[in-house]
Amino acid sequence: MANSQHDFAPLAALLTWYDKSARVLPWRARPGRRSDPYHVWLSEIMLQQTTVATVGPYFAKFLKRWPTVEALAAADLDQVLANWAGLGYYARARNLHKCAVVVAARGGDFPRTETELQELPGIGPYTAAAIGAIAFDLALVPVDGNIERVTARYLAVTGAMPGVKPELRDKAQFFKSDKRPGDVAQALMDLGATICTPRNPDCERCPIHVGCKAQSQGIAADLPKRAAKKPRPVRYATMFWLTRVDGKVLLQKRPEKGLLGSMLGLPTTDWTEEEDNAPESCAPAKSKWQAVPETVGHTFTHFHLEVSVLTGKTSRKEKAGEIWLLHEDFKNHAVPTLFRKVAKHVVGRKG
DNA sequence: GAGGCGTGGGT
DNA sequence: TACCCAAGCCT
Repeated sequence: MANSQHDFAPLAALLTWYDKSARVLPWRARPGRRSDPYHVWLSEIMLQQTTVATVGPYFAKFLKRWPTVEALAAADLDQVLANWAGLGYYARARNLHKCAVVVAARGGDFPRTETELQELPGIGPYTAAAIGAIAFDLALVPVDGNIERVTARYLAVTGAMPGVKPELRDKAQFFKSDKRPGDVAQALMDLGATICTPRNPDCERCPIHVGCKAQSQGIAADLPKRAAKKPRPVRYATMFWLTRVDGKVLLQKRPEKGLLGSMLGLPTTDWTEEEDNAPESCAPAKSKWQAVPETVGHTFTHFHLEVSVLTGKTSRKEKAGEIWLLHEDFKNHAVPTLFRKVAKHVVGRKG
């Protein structure tokens, strides 16, 4: 459905609004200009399920350290993971590095078609369309959560998420534009982030509220409908804070894939639905283990974890594959937030 | 195709 | 406080 074949007014209104009100973001070119594809790609990967405010410092740090995709490709994966630590969804960082290697091998140029972009690691339907539209001005509509919401409201699509996603992906083609497709995409995202928000949409300030079916029906705030949320199960773990005389703490490299994959972690029992009453059988060393008062809570996407901690000392020699770090040095390594939180709990308690 | 996969900010 | 949920991808 080309925009020339239907109502063009909302696209024109959107672009006029964007020219005046576009958010200034570190990875974004001014309206009417294209951004560096490397910047677009890096930001889009970081922005997957992650807020603009959170991404800002990470984007700056990565760009300073690795100014080009070739530089990123040449980096050690562990360095990439260390700099990604805290951002979450660590498969993104592993795929980021993989993708950089592929792109560097083809001369540092990102492919310029939607299909080829989507073949790269970590790039799915949304990100391929986003890079295509924003970096290369391809007439594509990257359908993210913002554009799903704007589409559901503008066209009054009343089905419930996530089942309605395919319909929204189709109907979002309403916003396909041969003219400035990248700016149209970014305008829709700004609109979704600042005006057409999930709760309390500010329809009076919306540049396309004329023509918005949900607004005219008074149901904008109720769309898109969401299925009832599932309860989040609780799991329990005991972690071991083992220190040497030099003050360094034992960390272990986690399995390559899965939860917190390829990152560093404290030695831990399995994370189970019942509290473990004999955790010391999982301890990384013999020691006079002492329980730290209070547990540490940490919520993941699909469960909540309550962590008990045992502290112990050892004088044993370093084993192969072990990583011993001072707590102050955690920030320079690939230590996820969960373990930093546990560490702070232990150290803060000692004073 | 449904579920695994993090975290911090907003309300 | 306790939710909600954010520029999704992969299996």
